[in-house]
Amino acid sequence: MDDYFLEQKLAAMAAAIADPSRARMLCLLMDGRAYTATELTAVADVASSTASKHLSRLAEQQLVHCIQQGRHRYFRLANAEVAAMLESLMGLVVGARPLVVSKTPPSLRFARTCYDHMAGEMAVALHQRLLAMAWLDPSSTALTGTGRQHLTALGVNCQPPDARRRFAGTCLDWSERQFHLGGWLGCALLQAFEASAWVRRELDSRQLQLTASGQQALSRHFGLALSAMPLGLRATNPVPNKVARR
Amino acid sequence: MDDYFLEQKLAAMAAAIADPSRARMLCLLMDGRAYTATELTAVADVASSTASKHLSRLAEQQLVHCIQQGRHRYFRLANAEVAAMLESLMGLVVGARPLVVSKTPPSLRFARTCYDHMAGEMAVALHQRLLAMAWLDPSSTALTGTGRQHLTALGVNCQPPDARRRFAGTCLDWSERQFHLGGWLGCALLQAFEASAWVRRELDSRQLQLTASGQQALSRHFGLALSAMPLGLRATNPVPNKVARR
DNA sequence: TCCATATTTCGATAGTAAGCGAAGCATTTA
DNA sequence: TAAATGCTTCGCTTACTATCGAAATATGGA
Repeated sequence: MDDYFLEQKLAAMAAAIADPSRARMLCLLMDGRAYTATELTAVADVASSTASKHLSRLAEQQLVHCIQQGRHRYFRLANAEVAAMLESLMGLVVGARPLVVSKTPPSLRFARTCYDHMAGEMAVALHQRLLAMAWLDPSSTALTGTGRQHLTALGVNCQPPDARRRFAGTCLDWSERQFHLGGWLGCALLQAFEASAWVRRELDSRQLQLTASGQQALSRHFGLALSAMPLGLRATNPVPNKVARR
Repeated sequence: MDDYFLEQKLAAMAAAIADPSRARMLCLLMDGRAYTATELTAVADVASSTASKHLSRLAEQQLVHCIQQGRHRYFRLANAEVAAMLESLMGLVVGARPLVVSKTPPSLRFARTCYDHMAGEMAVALHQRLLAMAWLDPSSTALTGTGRQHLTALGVNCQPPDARRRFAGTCLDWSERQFHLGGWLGCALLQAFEASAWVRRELDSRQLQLTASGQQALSRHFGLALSAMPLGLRATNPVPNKVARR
């Protein structure tokens, strides 16, 4: 009659996140990419049998989806809503002590991925410029004519293949406490930035590297003067998706 | 060096929600009101000693705040971000099976509180009318001149006392999967609706009753033809804040 | 001052679940 | 077909924590 069962399920969902090993897996998956069970086993730093149990529990709660490819099983976050929920949880964790200077590593604060789009200082600044230059509608839900024209010229795909996903929209940035661009357009923007080698994804984290050409492009096309983070702190690893044990 | 501690804290935060008793307490608190430890003990249906421990754990994670008043200790959600996070968690729980007809009780789906503003079918419809009549800016972040004028006439306080809180904004409705009005304006709207006796808050739940005069007002002022939910299913309880044991 | 009520602290118990290693099944490579 | 790799299932141990009742502490009213 009342929402008794809802409460039970709320607890079950939270419990699925509440284990340190699973939380570590989820944090890795926040970058929107798919990882094999072995890779997730490595970040969690547990036996493969234990990791397997954890993964089935996450899948059971529909927090992750699994696709089998040969003898590998690839796991990824189930959808953007899960990522958004995790971000908002993270926001509370970080926001718990607003007096103290953020413990977030500067490199992550500067630029990182949030599921499939960009987040951090750079993404927030970019969003503000898009609004200021009137490339983006004030509601952040649609492009203006000029915006569409300019972004297309920069290699951003402004034609979503299907209408299932929201075209654009804001997403609250937990490190900056301001909005950055999400939705389909946010995803297309990250893809274009990567394709032009303006940013490079770090392999084992959500960190994004702003390249030298990226720095130039931001200045020329968006009037943004941001200095790239010091490179080479973490060597670019040629081994595909190798995840370091802690 | 990396966000190891963040992950630990994410797990700790989730663990605070993950217990069925605490989840029940949090669901009750979602209506934005403050409840005494005894009342929360009743919904959780545990010994007072157990409830006390639960409450200190919630407070420790800054999910709730406590104010002491005489021999009573009143607990409420720490802030709107906590409420938003819980809503997004709920959304996942409900959204997990989009094929099946929602298990949410019809009365809750029709009208309820979401922290301090209205949610449900009615709130979604109201939000759409506010946009259609151009009382609200398309971005849902500001009132238009006409909107301010009309709403003020209806007793809505359109002058926020301080600028700390976002003036207006959308909030995703988990039962309707559409947006309703949140922010300071959403709060003021609910207050005005209550003051005019257009809606009445149910004591023991997040449920909102649309009154007969409320139904008329919606039709006259907003052009909305919504029928009120059958009254009297749950007798209006004269005992202040009495919470039923399950 | 004394008693009733509200809430927390303490000590003990029991259920849950995270952990490991060994064994099993499935798929790819040799 | 045999060997190697990826992953899961099973059985067992251990650690944590939700729970209760009893006792302690604090507050308000008589």
